[in-house]
Amino acid sequence: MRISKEAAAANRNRVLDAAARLFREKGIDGITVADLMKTAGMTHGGFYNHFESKEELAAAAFRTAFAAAVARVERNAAQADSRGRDEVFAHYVDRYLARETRDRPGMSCPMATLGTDAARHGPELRAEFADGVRRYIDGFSKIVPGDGEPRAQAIAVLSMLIGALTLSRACAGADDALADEVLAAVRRRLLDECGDQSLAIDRG
Amino acid sequence: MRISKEAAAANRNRVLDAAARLFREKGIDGITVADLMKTAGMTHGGFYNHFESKEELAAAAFRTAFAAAVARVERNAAQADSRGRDEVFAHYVDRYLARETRDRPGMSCPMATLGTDAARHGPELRAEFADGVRRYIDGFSKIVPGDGEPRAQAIAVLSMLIGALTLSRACAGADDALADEVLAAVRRRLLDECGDQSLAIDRG
DNA sequence: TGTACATCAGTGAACGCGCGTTCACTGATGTAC
DNA sequence: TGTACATCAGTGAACGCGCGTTCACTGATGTAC
Repeated sequence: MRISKEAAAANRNRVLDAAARLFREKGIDGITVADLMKTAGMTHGGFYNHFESKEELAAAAFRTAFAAAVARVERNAAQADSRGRDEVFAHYVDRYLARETRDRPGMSCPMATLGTDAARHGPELRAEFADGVRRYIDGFSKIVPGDGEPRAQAIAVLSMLIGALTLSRACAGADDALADEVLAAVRRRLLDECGDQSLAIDRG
Repeated sequence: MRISKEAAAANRNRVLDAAARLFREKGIDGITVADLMKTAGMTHGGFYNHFESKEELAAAAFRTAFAAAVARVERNAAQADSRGRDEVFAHYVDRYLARETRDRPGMSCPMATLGTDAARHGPELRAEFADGVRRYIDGFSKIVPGDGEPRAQAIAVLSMLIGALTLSRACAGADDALADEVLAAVRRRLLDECGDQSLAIDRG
């Protein structure tokens, strides 16, 4: 039966949100259109009223996932002046490398969860990904500490965060001590960098 | 028809090598058993003479891929004393972050290509992965520069390398300037760290 | 404002394809004598 | 060393299942008058 335009738009958003989460958790090839629609509370047939194909949905879901990540980094960047750059950075890193973040990939950094998928799939996905990375780096450059070039520093620190999360996730469950050690080592290294020792000690 | 034991063993190795390469390129879900066997020069039916399932092959292929990576880092570690730690490290980073490496994922670091796959698949894969990471870090600790704790330093630098390769690959083709910038920024940052400037200038 | 009808979001069965896996078969290899 | 036969790696057709996608249908919504 036909439903109101607002209800249809809300349904579309629920599909997008489910996709942004499930793709990060299980990968694009790891989740089916039917499961996706079920998670969004619908049956699979209606999918094609909203998206041309699964690939097109993936591009839209990438945008959704990046929008949240970029918004968060920009929110932090906006506080850098008032709260102090180092403290904002320390809290950001602390959250990024928390075990809770590692164990909830569906809600976490799209660069750490979808990077490999982007590299392996079509150019539309990579374009969406590159766009998100560009915006993320712009925001992150305003948080990152150090006296060198902020943009290069942002790229270096971001790479380290992404790599640490990837490594820790891949080892978790098989060698939890190693998985935690990766998070702790990178966390301490980055917090040392901005001169904040307290956070590095009470948790590391 | 039956073939000699040596020929059968050679066939098995060709399947393993093909898997170690193709899984890194396209992911475990991105390549079919039939394509894999074709690449190894056989038909798909014989696959189950060598492996119990695709998943079991994946674990074996992880081991193959890691064996090569660990051997390489250990070879470099063995040269650290004679050639000098900094120079060995500089060359290692230079090669790891080369565009040629980025564009040939099938031959490159299994941690950067298979990390997400390991996190999403079964515990056997993660165990194999964690085992490789452990050995890799042991070797890498003997190369990495810095006056702090070598193991923590190795983990931090390795995370940075993995993250940079992942980011650059995901952006390549969509925003090549950004993809190259990521490699260059991390490369320079790491080479500065070990005091070697020459390499950072002629290429960065 | 009320009425008649076209529209279209959602449903669920169905389609066609490709996947991982199985199996009957082949014939050279390995072995028992 | 030679012979007879069991073994088993590789072949390619076939199986069954699950996937992305299509489609006829439903009935509330939106719109023309």
